[in-house]
Amino acid sequence: MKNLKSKKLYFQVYDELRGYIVKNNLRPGDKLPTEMEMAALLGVSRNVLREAVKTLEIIGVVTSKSGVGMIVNSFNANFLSSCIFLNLIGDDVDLVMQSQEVRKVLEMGFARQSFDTITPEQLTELENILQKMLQTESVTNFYELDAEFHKILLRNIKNEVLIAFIDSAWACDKYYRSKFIDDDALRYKKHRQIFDALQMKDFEAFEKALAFHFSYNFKNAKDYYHTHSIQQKVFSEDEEVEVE
Amino acid sequence: MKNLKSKKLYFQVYDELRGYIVKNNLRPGDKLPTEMEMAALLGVSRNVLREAVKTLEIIGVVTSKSGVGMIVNSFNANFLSSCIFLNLIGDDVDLVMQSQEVRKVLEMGFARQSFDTITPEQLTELENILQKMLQTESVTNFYELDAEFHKILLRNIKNEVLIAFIDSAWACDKYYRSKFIDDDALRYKKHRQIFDALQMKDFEAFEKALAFHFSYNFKNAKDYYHTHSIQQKVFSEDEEVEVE
DNA sequence: AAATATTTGTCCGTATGTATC
DNA sequence: TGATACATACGGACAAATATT
Repeated sequence: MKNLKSKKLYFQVYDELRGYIVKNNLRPGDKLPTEMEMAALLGVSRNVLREAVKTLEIIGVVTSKSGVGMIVNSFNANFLSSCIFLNLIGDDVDLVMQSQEVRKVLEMGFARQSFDTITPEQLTELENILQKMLQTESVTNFYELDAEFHKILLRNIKNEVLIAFIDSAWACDKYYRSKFIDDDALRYKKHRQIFDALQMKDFEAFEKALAFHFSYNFKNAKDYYHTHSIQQKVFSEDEEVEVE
Repeated sequence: MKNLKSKKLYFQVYDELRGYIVKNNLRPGDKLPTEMEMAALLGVSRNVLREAVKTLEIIGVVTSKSGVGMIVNSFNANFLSSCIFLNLIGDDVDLVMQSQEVRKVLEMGFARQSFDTITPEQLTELENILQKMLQTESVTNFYELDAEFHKILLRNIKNEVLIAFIDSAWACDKYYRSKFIDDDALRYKKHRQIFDALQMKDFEAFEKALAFHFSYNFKNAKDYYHTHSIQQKVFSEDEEVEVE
């Protein structure tokens, strides 16, 4: 007979806390019991409890304040993107292609709503981004502009889940795709086409431009990825803590 | 002047660890330094280090083993779904509708691939599920069958990101939608239509059936949700630890 | 096989900073 | 200005699991 218990304490506590939040239908702003109370209730040390509760905080479910307690947050998609990005570790370029595929389906599936909800002000924003795309020569800069462009397209749809998913897909791009896909001239052209279609209020052209935008060339991407992977065993030093 | 430092230690450490994994291009199976080493390197106590490292373990990035150390995992979509589910807390039924919308776009966007990759064996599986749908009277059972049905449709597409996203959307359904949407007879009919279209190898009918399947009636859902929310401040007792 | 070293798992105690009343 | 409640952070100690010799 297998030992069903074996599970580590902090895992159990994490599940308990999740269950507590769900079963009590806690809403944003509600408070969790104090660390001491929870530790006592669950019969574990404060250390173990903290390992579970700090996970909840880091993934964005709650926020803790010294002298106050733990407060449940409202929906926050930020973590999701960093989460999927980390989970992509080591599974090379296949997942980037997959996430691209998903992004394509999502953006095209919401094309109608995107097209219908765009405002004149946002068209101006898009045009500004196109201008900057022509000027910049930095790859990472181009990436930021690219992401901004697409987020504007989806902004008015008011679907936070969609935004969260798209962000996840972008997180992949940021670290992988930008290295080996498309030259800047082509990328600019693709976004220009999308903008033109929007400005002319031509939905079919908009759909077509979107489809073209997502037609990447993944040839040799895998080779590129493997030959350019690096090894450097250090903890980051570029992110010094600012004290004053 | 604002104090830029203020960020809590365990957040900083978490970021450092993330950075370490990414910058060193760690792959599945690779080991992290020991807790003591990492704590020393980062100049923090072992407790704080563990709060960060246990987060990585709970979200599925690494696995720890007593007497061995921390090992980097391969891609694992499991956490993503539980993560987004928890993040949905308290933002009532709007997000359920949004996630439904996203699921609809995804499943319909991949309808062609789904249709093309389905095998005769899977058709048999689908038929078995339909049979069970007729027999069961439990709501949660129906939910499981429903989820299984759709996962079979997407199984051969081989897109882990898609699966992860769909799972996230399902996680919402599990706790919310099943409470107030559709009667079982209608749900059965919808899935029957999808199955029939697949069996007749009629793609247009398949698309149409999928679209119909996703046409929910959200009227009064919000009212229902609010009147049925419960309050019961207890830690779960239904999940006793099995020891032997 | 057996003893030992290594590494994680769990707990305790204590001091400090911060928000609230 | 306290006084109190709470989270933050550190260090030490021992148990349990695993690897090594």
